[in-house]
Amino acid sequence: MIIKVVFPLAIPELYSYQVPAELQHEIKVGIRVEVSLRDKLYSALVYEIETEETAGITTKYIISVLDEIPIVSQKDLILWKWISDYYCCTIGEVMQMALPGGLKLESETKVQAGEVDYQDIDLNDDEFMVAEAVNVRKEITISEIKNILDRKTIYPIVRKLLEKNVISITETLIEKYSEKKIKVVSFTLDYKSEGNKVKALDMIARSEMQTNALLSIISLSKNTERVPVSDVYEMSGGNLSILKALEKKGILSIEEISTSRITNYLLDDEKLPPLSIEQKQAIETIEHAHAEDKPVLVHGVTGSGKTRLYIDLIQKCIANGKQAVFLLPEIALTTQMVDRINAIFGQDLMVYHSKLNSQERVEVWFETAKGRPLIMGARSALFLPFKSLGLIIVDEEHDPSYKQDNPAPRYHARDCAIVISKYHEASVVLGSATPSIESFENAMNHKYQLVKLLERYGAVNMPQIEVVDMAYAKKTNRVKSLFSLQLLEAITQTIEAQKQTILFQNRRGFAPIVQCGKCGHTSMCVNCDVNLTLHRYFDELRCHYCNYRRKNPIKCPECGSDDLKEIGSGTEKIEQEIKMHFPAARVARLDFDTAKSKSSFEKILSSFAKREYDILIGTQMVTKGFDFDHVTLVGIVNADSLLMYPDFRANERAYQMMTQVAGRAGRRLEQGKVIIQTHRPDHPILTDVLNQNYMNMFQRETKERDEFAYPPFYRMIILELKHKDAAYLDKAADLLVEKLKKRIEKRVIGPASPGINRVRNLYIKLITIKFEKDPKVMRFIKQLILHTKAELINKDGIKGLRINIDVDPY
DNA sequence: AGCACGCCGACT
DNA sequence: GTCGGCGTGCTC
Repeated sequence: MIIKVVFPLAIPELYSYQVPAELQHEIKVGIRVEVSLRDKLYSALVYEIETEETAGITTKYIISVLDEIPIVSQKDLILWKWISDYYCCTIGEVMQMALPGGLKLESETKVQAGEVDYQDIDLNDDEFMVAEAVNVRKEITISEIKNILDRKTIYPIVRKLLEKNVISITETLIEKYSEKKIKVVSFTLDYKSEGNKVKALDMIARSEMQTNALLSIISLSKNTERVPVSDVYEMSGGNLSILKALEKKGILSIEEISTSRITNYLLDDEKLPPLSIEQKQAIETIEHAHAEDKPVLVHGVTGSGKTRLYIDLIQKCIANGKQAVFLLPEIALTTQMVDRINAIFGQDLMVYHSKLNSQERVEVWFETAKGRPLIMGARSALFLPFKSLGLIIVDEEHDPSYKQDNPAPRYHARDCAIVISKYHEASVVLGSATPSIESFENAMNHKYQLVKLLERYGAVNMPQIEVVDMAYAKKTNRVKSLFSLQLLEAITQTIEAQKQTILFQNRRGFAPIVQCGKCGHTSMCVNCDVNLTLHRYFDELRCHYCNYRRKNPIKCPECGSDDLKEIGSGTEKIEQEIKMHFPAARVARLDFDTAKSKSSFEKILSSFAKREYDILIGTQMVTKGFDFDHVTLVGIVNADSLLMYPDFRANERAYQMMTQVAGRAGRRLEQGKVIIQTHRPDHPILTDVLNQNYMNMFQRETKERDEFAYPPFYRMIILELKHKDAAYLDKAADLLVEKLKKRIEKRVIGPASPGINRVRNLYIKLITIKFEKDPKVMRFIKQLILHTKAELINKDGIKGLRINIDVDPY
């Protein structure tokens, strides 16, 4: 028996192994097997079972079988294959993305003493150091040897010691996942009755500590028989020795049990508001569409109660005995939305996002396979092993974070959701206040069912939006540094009314450029083609692409002048200026630098929600679906930076971002105000935002994209080429374009240098391929790309070139 | 990914 | 001269 397996490594192909006769009956597709590859051991996933050997390859035998039951179903493997074909990546890369780290095992090399005593033989200094360390410690790892020798290459030394029989090495595959155990106490049989519990209390009356502990246990054991000892400690302040004393007296028994790492919150009694008439109609339309296997796009303005719809649909899905998955952009997963869903679904819900550790992920994986009804998660939650999936919700479907860009697979979760729904015969609901052009076009041409929610919940008025022409304001002397008087006055009024303000600035740090006033020198990153951003808070210049950082120089490194000018402004500068204008106001800043950890992020948001701050200054982070009841003013400090991206999606993005931020203003009873500062007040996107006219934006954008052959009317694949040598890269890129053009002439555009043409010391060139929406053409072009890529490397001798294929770039 | 092999600059 | 760093190729 020959099996083809997928490795948890970045290797391109499936590899074949033989299965010894005694293991053959245990082999199934989707289980993991232990195999050796180049003297290391790995857990590889069985992908295919074959009977015939592949010619020209001597296969090894597998070592053992790791699972009884498949951890990935046949159906999911077909999906993996689809992803790998569609997004031009390997099955291994799909597995790397889909499978939690805890299920991907790799052996560690352990070094022990060999048969020859290291003191009896001639060894050089390095060899002696290693041999002695092994002798003292009995067993050491390769990385420990690297530390001992403080060197990178140690294998030659290890090999010599092995040859001399001074050491021996073993490879063992260690299971990364283990069940979490906790100690629990329960009453012994004799003391289960209330009466005997009282007797027990009498018996130990002399010991205050024991009495306290026992009273706690009595109270805690009302709901469960087994009480975690940690709960007892917390309640009574006791410790294990006290419980041991009670165990000795025969009152309690202490045992270890396995427990789940999945945190669950209790249901909240908060009543779910009834569906409005508009919502009821929406549900009807959705169910009708789902009966016809049609995905639904819910276009609901902020505050229209999309979530209320989702809840209803999830409840019905669960009642049908099916699972639901609810996708959100990563950043929205840490907050209100999760709490709200949790309050309703309690134990039925699990959350899956990047902050979980690998053990927790493994548990969510297996719980999903067991059929837990609801999973909320970021894009990768889509690849959990659903037992029976009935509903996929993609909230904020326009959000660019649904598209993974690095590493491969560069998949779009919204698009994959549609495909996955077909495999599972599940329904799909996409929701957004500002749908992507793609999805809305699909709704217009009836591939999706469109559902509109136009009423703001509780009849709240839409915010009033004002656009401030900064050029004109400057002329009329109505600008103070970065702010128009209009904005400053609005902030004053908001503070006076004891309401809150959000200021949006899509750039972090203090200033994006520091320039010498004398010689014009600017500080560039040493690894990338970008200016270093000044971060006053850290007193550093930082690169936002490679994380390079350097102390903020006092003098120009070029000419020594101390006339250094800070050009442009980021969130830090806004913060500083606002503090100057409003010294009494309480100001918080929310950006990548202040919200690095999940806890600091949540802390800032919850403090702001509790009105511990008057003004919140932030980057895009403040746009993602948080509801604050007391925010009545939103200021977009510089809309120009949003309007000038050189990307065909720039207008769409700008519209989405501004509308999303604007939506933060005025929840519940208050009418909100939004002030947008710009030098381009006539920009059509601003007019659309001002009039809250999505349709107008959509029609103008689609017209333009149709005319210039962009998605959603044409398809796009971008090839990103990287090389450390700029001239070599140019040559390789030209060659690749030439080869592609021979077959698909006019569809190839480029090579072009991106705005930032070097990142992490690699130069970058882009080749864009645009082509008609035809599956046959797409298949042909993908094959051509893969074939040409291989040719470039194998036949034309192009070395060190990295080519990333990005299908449907976003 | 990780390791072997092979080619080049810094020290004995 | 050699050691150690790094680029390149291969792994059933």
